[in-house]
Amino acid sequence: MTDTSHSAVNGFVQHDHTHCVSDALSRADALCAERKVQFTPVRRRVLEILLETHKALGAYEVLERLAAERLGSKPPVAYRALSFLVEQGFAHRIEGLNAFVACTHPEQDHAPAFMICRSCNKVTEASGKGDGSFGSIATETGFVIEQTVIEAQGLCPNCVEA
Amino acid sequence: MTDTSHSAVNGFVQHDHTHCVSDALSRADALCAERKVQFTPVRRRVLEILLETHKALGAYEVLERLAAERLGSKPPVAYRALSFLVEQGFAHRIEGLNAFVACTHPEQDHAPAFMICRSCNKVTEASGKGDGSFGSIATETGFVIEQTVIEAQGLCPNCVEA
DNA sequence: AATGGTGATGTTATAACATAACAACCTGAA
DNA sequence: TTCAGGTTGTTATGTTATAACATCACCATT
Repeated sequence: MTDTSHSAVNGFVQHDHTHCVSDALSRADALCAERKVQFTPVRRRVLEILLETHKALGAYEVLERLAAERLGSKPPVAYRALSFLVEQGFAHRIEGLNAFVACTHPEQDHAPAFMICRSCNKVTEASGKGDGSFGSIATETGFVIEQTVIEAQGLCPNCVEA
Repeated sequence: MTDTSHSAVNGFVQHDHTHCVSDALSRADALCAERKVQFTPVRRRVLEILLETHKALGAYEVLERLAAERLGSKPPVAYRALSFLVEQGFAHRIEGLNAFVACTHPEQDHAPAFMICRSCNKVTEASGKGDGSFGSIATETGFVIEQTVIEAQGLCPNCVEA
């Protein structure tokens, strides 16, 4: 699970994963500084944990790893760090799995769409135009969209073969 | 919460709600007969409960009402009926709320999209083309979509005013 | 009528996910 | 120093969901 070619963005797409992780962390560093919020050890480590796999991890899975490293052992520790990351746009919650993934382009404010492989559990974020699905219908009916959840489950290219 | 004009389809759109409920129930009756599955009292009643409001109800809310009517009091009773309804396409699970709504057009196989009002909790199902958001990107990457979750949260026309 | 299969329901227990509430701590400003 | 704000530690509990097994009702066959 440690691929080291480089091409595209995330998930089940081949990419230089080491850079992917360290880049994301430094971008988060920068954004936190800019926003004057604290990127504490727990928060940083949780983001790193999410980045290590491109899988969706449940809060309790994250917590297990934190506990192993003595960074916290009670649910609120994990949930607090995860909420922080989600608030800052460094991670997203996957509703369909009650789980979380690192965001692959945290700088832009985005309405993300996800493709979730039910076999290997990896998640790819399709950037951009999440609410394309709603734009017209929402304005027709007068519904004011505040947030969208757009998730596809299925099989990723790698798992389709197998 | 008992409107009796008639026009469109569901949710926060005005419609003849009495017919809406009874129609949906008879269509479910018919479909169950056709499919040779049992539309038992609990299942029927749960669908009716969902139809009564266009709100998303949690399993335990449904269960409360069942219990009040001596139709069952333990979680599995509600969850089983709800799974049945979802399998048959008579209801949908709203991932963003851990809750369930009656489906407004159960005959067609559909990839539904929902607009969920965070104020009044009503849900409108935008029929049809759910996976529009994914079609191209999924085929480009070779991801095989099996199911989509498309949900917008926000304010419905009625609640925007208030 | 007895038998046995199938699908539905009843029930117990527990798993998995999530948060309220309060205490302790740390850091930086007044 | 003292205070305020934000973060973390901890307890306890709330909420959502399912596994596993017992029972029942119905129908078909013997």
